[in-house]
Amino acid sequence: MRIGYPCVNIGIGCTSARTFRLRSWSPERFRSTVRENLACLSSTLQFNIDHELLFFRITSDLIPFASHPVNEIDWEGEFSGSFTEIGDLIRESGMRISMHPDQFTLINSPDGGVTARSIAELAYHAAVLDAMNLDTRAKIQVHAGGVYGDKASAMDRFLDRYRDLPAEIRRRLVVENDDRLYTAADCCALSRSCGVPVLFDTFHHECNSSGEEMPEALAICAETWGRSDGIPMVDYSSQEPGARKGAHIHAIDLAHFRAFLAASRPHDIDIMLEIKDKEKSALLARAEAAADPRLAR
DNA sequence: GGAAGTCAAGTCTCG
DNA sequence: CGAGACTTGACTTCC
Repeated sequence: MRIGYPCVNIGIGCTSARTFRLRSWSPERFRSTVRENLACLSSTLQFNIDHELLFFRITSDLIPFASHPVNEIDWEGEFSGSFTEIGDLIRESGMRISMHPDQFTLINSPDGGVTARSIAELAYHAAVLDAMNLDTRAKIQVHAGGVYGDKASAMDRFLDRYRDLPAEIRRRLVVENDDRLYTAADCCALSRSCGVPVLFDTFHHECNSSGEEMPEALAICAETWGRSDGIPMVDYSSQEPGARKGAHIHAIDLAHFRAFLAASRPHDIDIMLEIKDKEKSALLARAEAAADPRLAR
C-alpha cells in the first residue's frame, strides 16, 4: 500500500502545472515553461520520497498544449534527459504514478472530433510515462464519459473505441467510477467486455452507486486489475461539510479515513487522496496508516 | 501592486 | 438558456 496526493505540492514553492494562454504561445515560452515544470516535478518527487509518500499523480499541465495543433515541437526528444532522470527517481524509489486527463477527454462522445482530440490527449499522457521508461503499472485514469441520452449505446461506444485505441494508450488506460453517471458496477460491466481495469473512487461511490456496500464495490473493482497492471489504485476523499454534494473536503477527516482503511482490508491498494490541502493531508494519512501492515516503506 | 476577468477542449445539472 | 461544476488554479489585463 502506498499513499499519495495529486499533481501539486502546496508548500514546496513551485508548481509543475505552469502554463500560459494560447495567445501567448511561442516556442521560447513553451520551452521555458516545460523546463520549469520538469524541474519542479523533480523537486516534488524528491519531497515525496523523503516523506514516504510513494504514490503521485503527475499533472496533465506538465507539457502545455502538448496535443494542440499549434505545438509542433519535439518535446519528448528535447527533454529526454530530464524525463529519463525523473523516471529513474520514480523506479528507484518504488514510487507509483498515475495521470488523470481533464473532463474534455471523452472517448465515447458521439462527436468523432471530440474522440479524435481525446485520443491525441491520451497519446500525450502515454508519451510522458513512456519517456520516463515506466512500466504498465503507471496508469492513465479516465471516466467512462457522457451518457448522451442513452447509456447502453454510450457504453457500447466506449467499448468500440477502447478496442481501437493504440496499444501504447490501451495498456495504461483505466476507467474510474464518477459521482453522477457511471457507477463502479457500470465500470465493471465495461471491464468484463473489454478488460479495462477499474479504478475505484470511494467518494464517488458514496455519491453514486448501484447499491453495493463499499467493500463489495472495492472487491469487484480490485478483481479487474491484472498482474501487469500492479495492485489496484483507489481514489479517496470525503464530503466537504456544508458544500455542494460531491465537493471534496478541504482537510482530511481522519476518523473517516481510519474507517476506510479498516473496511478496505484485506485488499492491498494504492490510495490517492483527492483532498484540497494536498500533501498536508497525505502526511497525516500516512501517519494514520503507519501501523497498517500493508504500508510500503 | 493588487483585483478582476479569462482561460483549448465537453457534458450535465441547476437556477 | 446561461452559469457553474468537474481534480482546479494560474495567467493576463486593467486599474
